[in-house]
Amino acid sequence: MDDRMLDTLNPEQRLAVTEPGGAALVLAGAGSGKTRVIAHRIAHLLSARHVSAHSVLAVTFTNKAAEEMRARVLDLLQKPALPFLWIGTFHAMCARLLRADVEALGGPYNRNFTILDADDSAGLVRRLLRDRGVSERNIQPRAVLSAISRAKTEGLSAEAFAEKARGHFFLTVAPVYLAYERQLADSNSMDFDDLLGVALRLLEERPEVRAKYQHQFQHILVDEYQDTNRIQYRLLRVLSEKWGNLFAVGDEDQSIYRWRGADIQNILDFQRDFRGAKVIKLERNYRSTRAILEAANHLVAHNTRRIGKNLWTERGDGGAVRVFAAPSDREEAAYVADSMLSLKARYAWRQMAVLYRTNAQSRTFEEACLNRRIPYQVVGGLKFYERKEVKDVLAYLRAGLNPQDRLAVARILNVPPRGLGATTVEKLAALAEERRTTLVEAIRAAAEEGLFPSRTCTALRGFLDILQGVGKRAAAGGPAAVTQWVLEATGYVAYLAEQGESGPDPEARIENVRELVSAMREFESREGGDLRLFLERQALASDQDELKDGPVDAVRLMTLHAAKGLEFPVVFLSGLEQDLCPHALSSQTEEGLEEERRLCYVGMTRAMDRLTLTWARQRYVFGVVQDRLPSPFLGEIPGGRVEEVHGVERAPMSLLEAAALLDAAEAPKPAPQKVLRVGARIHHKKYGFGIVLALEGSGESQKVTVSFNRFGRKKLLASLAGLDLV
DNA sequence: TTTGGCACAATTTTT
DNA sequence: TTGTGCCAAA
Ligand SMILES: Nc1ncnc2c1ncn2[C@@H]1O[C@H](COP(=O)(O)OP(=O)(O)OP(=O)(O)O)[C@@H](O)[C@H]1O
Repeated sequence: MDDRMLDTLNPEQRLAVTEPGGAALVLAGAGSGKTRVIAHRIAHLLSARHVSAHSVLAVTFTNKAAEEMRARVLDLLQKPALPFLWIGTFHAMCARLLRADVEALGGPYNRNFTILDADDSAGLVRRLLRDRGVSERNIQPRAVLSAISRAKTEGLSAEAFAEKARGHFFLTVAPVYLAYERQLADSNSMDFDDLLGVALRLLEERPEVRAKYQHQFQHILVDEYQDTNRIQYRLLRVLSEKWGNLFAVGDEDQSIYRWRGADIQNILDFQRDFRGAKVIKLERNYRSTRAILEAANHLVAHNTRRIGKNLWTERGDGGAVRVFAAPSDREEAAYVADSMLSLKARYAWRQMAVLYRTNAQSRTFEEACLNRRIPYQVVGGLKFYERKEVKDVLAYLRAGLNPQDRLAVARILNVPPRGLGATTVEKLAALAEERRTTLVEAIRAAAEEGLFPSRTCTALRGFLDILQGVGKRAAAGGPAAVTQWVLEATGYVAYLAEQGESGPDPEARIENVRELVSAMREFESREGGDLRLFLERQALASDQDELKDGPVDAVRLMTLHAAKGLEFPVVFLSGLEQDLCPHALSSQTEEGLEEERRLCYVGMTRAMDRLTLTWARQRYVFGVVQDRLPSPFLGEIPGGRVEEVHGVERAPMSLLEAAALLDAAEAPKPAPQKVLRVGARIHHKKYGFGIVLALEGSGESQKVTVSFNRFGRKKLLASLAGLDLV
């Protein structure tokens, strides 16, 4: 059984998989089977070496990769489940460890701690800046947040940071960082960086906890080691100390998260960091055709900070990498979509992917797909759990479970509105401060002591009842039932419905709340009814597609970052323009530029059979046309490996495909010009030319909002204004 | 306190 | 082009 498993590996891979122990680094290029080696090694350890699943920790980069890894191992071992095997991201692993053992630190956290998402953190920083009278104009909350995050990954506490701080920016950040930390501690909450940092502190400071995990993890395996940060490195160090069995795989050419604190030095220094570490190289690429591989290799060879490697393939040439220069971004998308339509004869939708540098680029491609009825799925981007309505509902659950969670309480205190406005909230916050207690305690005190007008006190009591109800019901029922109750008790759905006028599309928002409930049901059927666990999963979940059921046959649209670790037979790498890829904000420094080049390399090496690089001579940015230049990266790929193309990619057309084309041709064309619609150009007697921005109502009472070229925005009654369509 | 309107500013990448 | 925050009016 084990032998058969090893048969599907080449000699170098087999060496890695069966490596007896100690520290080892598999350093290898794209598509050389690193991830495969990890999966096989886990299976090998469990079967041939009789290691208990409980003793193995495998770290992946995303939750999705973790799931896939688990599935692969199960498949290799022909097992239905391996519940004790730890596979997950660093963050998930730390969250799990902290849930079990944070209290050993003796405060300030308890096991019900909340995990803050980026949105919560940003909101808090914004508020703290405002409290200090710092305008967002001068200092961007985002910059503050990333300074704090950077400090945390360097292991710099707020106090240490404040001591070291020099210069206007850092001197502004320092007190905010201090206040931020205090707030989180008081709220029994951790941000993403804290998960790692506090876990590390726990392991370093509590010998009994350290001993427990050091003893448990006889084997630690890490995928994508090139994108680990300093804290993660230290975690691995501590955890692997007893057994010394640390098995890492990575590719320095695919390090693309420096902006998030990843330190490429980790992989470059592996041998120095872990004495006696063995380095294993894999040089055969199993993924891409030769043309694709060589084009990518040539590109990344322009980087200087790399170890360098040979990478070869036995696959055929496979035709040159195509480069398409489109007149505009719309035509770029049209070209890509038409090509996919014609490639459908040979590939399933799901085998094709469109990659881009920024999320904003997805839109044009979505429209192009929509027009042609190409099923597509945007991976990442706008996350389901980040929607306002979803976050509101979750905040009730968070607050019910962790009453110290001040951010959650503050978020929902007056949502839906119950007459507790800004002044009341401020007074409550002051009261909490004065009595050195939590916000919820302050609310309770205020209600009991009648510190506010009676109407306000009644509202406060009502609010407390709901939080209590959540706490009580969470113990008995599953997340879905608790949520259902919250919705009823708060009238939240009705509130959304009323929001009709101002809020965008109330129905979609109500639908999102429903989807949340069904996601919970689904969770319950898989993992049981633990609300705490659900909230943790949700906080760490990245893409929304974890919600959706099963793989659908749809074209994938995603950023280059999101494409890491994946592979597709057909890849379109779009927007290869100067200042976009490489992005203007990263091209300033040589290091930044090299990372952009790696990003491009990652994108190219996702392709198995066909790779097309596209760029547009003109692109809409904020609705304004901009002239664009091709990316310098295009010039770094040798001419022999690329070919300029002009027409749509053709594959032999099947009857089915011809039908699809015809169908698409008949598909919804833009509405006829002569109808008053959003985007229509109009002329007004007095105001001259303008563009319709919005329409409300219909018939006689229809109102039109128009942006006039010379008079700005006006709202008019369509029936009286005498508008001419032009 | 709430609502709606309006100006304005923003886009890198994400656990 | 979208979203957000601020301000004025009810
Ligand atoms: N020995 C092998 N025989 C057949 N196919 C292989 C072998 N090794 C790897 N492959 C295939 O090559 C492809 C790439 O493997 P894998 O994703 O593990 O590579 P990787 O090194 O992790 O890639 P990347 O770093 O680019 O994400 C997969 O489709 C895998 O099945």
